Amino acid sequence: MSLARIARNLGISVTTVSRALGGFDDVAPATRARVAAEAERINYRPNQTARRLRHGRSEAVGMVLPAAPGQFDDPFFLRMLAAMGPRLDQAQLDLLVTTARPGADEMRAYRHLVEGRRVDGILLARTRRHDERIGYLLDQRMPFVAHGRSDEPRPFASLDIDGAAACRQATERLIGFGHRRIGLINAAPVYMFAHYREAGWRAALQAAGLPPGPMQAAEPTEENGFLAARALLADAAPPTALLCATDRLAVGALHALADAGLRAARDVSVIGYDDLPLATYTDPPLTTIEQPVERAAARMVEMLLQLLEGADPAGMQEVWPARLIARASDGPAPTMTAPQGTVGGVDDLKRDTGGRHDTTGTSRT
Amino acid sequence: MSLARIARNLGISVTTVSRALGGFDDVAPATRARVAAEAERINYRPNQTARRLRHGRSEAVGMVLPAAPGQFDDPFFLRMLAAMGPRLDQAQLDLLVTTARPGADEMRAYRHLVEGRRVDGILLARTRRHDERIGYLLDQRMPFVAHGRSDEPRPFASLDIDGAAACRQATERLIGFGHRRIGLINAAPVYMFAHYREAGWRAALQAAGLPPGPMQAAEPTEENGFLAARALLADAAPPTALLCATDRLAVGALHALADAGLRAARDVSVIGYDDLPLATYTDPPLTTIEQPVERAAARMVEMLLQLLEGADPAGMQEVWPARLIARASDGPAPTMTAPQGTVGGVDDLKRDTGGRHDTTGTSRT
DNA sequence: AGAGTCATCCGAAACGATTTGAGCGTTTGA
DNA sequence: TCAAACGCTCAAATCGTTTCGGATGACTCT
Repeated sequence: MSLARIARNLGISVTTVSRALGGFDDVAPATRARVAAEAERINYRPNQTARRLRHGRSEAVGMVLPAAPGQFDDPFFLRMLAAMGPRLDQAQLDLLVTTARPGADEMRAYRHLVEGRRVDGILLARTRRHDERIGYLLDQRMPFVAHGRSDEPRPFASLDIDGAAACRQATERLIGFGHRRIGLINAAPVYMFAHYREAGWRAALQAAGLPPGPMQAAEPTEENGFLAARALLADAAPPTALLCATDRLAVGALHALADAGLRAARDVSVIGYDDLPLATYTDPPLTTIEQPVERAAARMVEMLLQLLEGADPAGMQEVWPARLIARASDGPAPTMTAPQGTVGGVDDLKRDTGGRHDTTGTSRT
Repeated sequence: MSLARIARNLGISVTTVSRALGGFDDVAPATRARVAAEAERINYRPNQTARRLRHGRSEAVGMVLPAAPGQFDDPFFLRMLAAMGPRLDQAQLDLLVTTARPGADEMRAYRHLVEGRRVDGILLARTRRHDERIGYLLDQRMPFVAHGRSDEPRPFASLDIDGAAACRQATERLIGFGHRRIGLINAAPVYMFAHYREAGWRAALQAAGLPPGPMQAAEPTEENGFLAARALLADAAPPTALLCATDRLAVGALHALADAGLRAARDVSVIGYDDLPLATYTDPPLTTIEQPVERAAARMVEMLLQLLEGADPAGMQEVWPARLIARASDGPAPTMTAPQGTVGGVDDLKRDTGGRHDTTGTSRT
């Protein structure tokens, strides 16, 4: 009871109050002013629920976070949420967050959002090669924007970071350093991002005429990185370089090296992916690949807003480049004196060897 | 148009349909069955918005994530979200997530939730000593449960982990190791958790008759841990042990040690707080304090549900213990041969020196 | 003067579910 | 036999907002 309250207090109709507040031009300036004053006085806030019912829209978008081991605590999702917030706010959209374990649980969460008409659109993170969620949302004609591509033949709005190119570049860098046996520690290959990262790695190896190196795949946790690295290093002819599909895997891998008495960079090169804040603080600082997560998230919201205004998802696919950040966890292959720099992509990579702070510091001795 | 649709298809009134579906006992079994069948047939889902309008409730709870540097990417919040999900789901409550930078932005976010009647209750994370949000929510009579205590004199529902006791125990452990200069790398002291952790540290020092050691405080990032540790170590009589208010600070501190040519545990002991998955993979593995984040989050939801049913928050304050996990980043103070074990709390601490995996692994040589 | 414009305003009907109070046969109890 | 109770059903009001289609009176034009 609120528009009605203003109307009663002022002795005019709800219609007029509504139109005055709504900025319609068939309201006398004097009336509009009185309404505005009274609304201010009683601290009027339109009832969102009523407005939603009337409009048949929920004025909210949803996101389902995967609560799987190695994922639910991935800062990636929180960065996305934080980056999407302001723009959603501005568009007056609420953000509904659900967590669900991939699988049955997850589809239930999506159905809940869609069939309960709880949201007008959905932001979908971490696509999978065959992604049931995407098919479902398309079937239901629910507007959505995916972070990542998928095998779905119908077009859908998506924004992806070019992990294939990034991993190809990273692998070429390692090849340029003289490495010939380059292992991949990958995330589970059902995830599209893992698939692309693997593809980039394979492409670089193949282009250089090298056999596909050994690979291990698991949920991207430190522990799995450790185990995978240990397994790879146990080989008779172990890799001299490890490309890791995430920084968390790389951290585990670095640790496996230390455990085996090997030094990263000197004995085995390691490259990660994500550029976590932590990556500067590993030992040695991790060469890794940085993704513009925040900008991507903001853009996804923008795309979703367009869809909500009726835009056609047909043309809405974007792929953005990632950036390799050279630090100190990789370097020339052992037994070689210097990189040849002829194979690809190395010469133009600036190397950031040291200073992780701009303050000049002298170590205590 | 949906209850109406069933009613029309069956030639009965909406009232009866509603009551049949609602499980009222004044509906003939036959009618109920016909309604149920028809509802099933047309895949009926009640319109949440309409129900909300009618009930005057929003059937949703809100959480505002702090999007501050060093916080927005804190896995802590994601763990909480993931843990709260299932119970909220079960209670048919949606979770609205907003992100806001602490400050003006943040209060705007809360006002948005409260005054737009967007949520029935709020989950409040990371309380501050003087917390404007808490005063506001109390004033507005909006049910909420806080993670953490605050200086607010009026009672409110809260669940906190006993950081003071945990830090006191950790400090006592260091004292037991023979350390006499124990520095604290704290989070910003406006946060209640930082205040308590500092209090525990101070209490232990005082109880042992030691002067309050040096302290540095900043937003809890790796970088700030690095800088703080460097600053503390630059002292003429630098601390031989560093207690860190978070693991991320501890990671930075470990790095500052390495940079200064010092070895953690042997030269300077370091203890963290949080038990991030990463903590097992620092070098050396980090002695730290583990909090039951998931259980706490679940309990917070439980408390909020009680509040929503009209419970009085007066008696709803809980403080849970944390647990020290001894790994390898701390040890006897240099120049001492062995810990005396007389000062407190050390003898009963089991020491977990090594194996971070249950699989037995042989290092490659 | 009569018709047409214009500036303002308002009644009523949505949106979809819930709930109140009542209606209407039939059965039971006094 | 009359009234109360019971079993089942429904019309209508309600939640708060938006919007369609007038309505009213003042003013302008011919």
